[in-house]
Amino acid sequence: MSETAKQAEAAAGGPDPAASLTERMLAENAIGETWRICYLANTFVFPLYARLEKEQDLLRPEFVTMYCLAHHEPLIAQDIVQMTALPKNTISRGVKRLLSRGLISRGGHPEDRRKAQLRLTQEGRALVEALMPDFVTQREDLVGALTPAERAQLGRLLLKMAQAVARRNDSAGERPARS
Amino acid sequence: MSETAKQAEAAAGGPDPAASLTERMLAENAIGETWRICYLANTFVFPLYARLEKEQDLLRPEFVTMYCLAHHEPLIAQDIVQMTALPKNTISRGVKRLLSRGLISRGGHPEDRRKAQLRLTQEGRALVEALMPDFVTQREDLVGALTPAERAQLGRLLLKMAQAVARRNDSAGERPARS
DNA sequence: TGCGTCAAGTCCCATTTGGGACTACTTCGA
DNA sequence: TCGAAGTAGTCCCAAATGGGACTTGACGCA
Repeated sequence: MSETAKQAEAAAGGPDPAASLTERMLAENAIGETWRICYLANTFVFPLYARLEKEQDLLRPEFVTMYCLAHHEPLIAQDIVQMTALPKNTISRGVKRLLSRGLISRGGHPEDRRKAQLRLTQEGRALVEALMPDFVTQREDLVGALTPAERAQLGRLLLKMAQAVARRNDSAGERPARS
Repeated sequence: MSETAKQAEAAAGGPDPAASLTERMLAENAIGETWRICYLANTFVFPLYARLEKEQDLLRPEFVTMYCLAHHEPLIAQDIVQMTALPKNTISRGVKRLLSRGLISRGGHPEDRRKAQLRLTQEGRALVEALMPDFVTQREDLVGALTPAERAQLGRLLLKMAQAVARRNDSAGERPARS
């Protein structure tokens, strides 16, 4: 077991014989953070996307593209690739479908004709905004077990970690992966 | 922007105009933890599995199955489904392939003939152990940006969150999702 | 100006993936 | 003791996914 897991366990009052296998797996683990992050992604994020797909016919690459555009406009596809760490063909496909549905628009780039500037349309923006409350609710559900101070702390630590990774990836040679 | 993001940003010294789009996206976000968790999963976990697949011809469901078994034996497939939050047909497929490669063994269950008890074989155990150093290195890379105290704190918070989710899922009606 | 290298984006294809139907078995209740 | 409902696990199939090749355009350099 890792040091971190030991500490976490100690903080929780030692191993709990009544804990389910799932909980014990989460606790006793040499790759603790990694396993927990995956578990949270699997239990939280994927079902959310599954619902989005069923109810809005919006796939993950499509949603994240719109979501990125809701934060910054215009963007080129490559920006979204970096922001999401999804493969570029996946983003390309998503962009194409969003265009065909009229949720985003594509325009030329003034300085580089390879690039295409993407923007949300009115409909696109309206859709993102309509979807947000749901996501925010999910997020609150996710951090529901934590006190406000803990939430702030967790957010800070995740941000620090993610930004360290981002700095490395954005500068060094990219190698985006799936999902 | 969420409260947490605001706090995180404040802690980091306010918005950084020189930050890349990726970093700003990570920071300014109404669903902060969710986005960061996904980003970390995409940048960290998936490339790791991609390598595993290329170098060991071991897919994710297969690895997690072995990894679970390395922590607790015997397990039935359903245990692994709960521990990983992966769909049961995905685990079933993984189990089948691991059996065919002789990395795990399957035996009957003394009390319920629907269940099959899974165990690592010698080869399976050797493989997991050979793989671990790599995973541990990756994990250290992941938390490399944090101080030891922060790592402990992060581990604790992730564990608390994940176990809260696990408690809910293990007891309530399951609905496992992908990956 | 012409050439080699590199980046943006698209397309094709093989593969993994998960939903859902199905079988086999157990358990609960009448 | 019988039937209904539920669970473990498997199978089939359609769909999403990502690797890699490719096209088009930019850029450095001779």
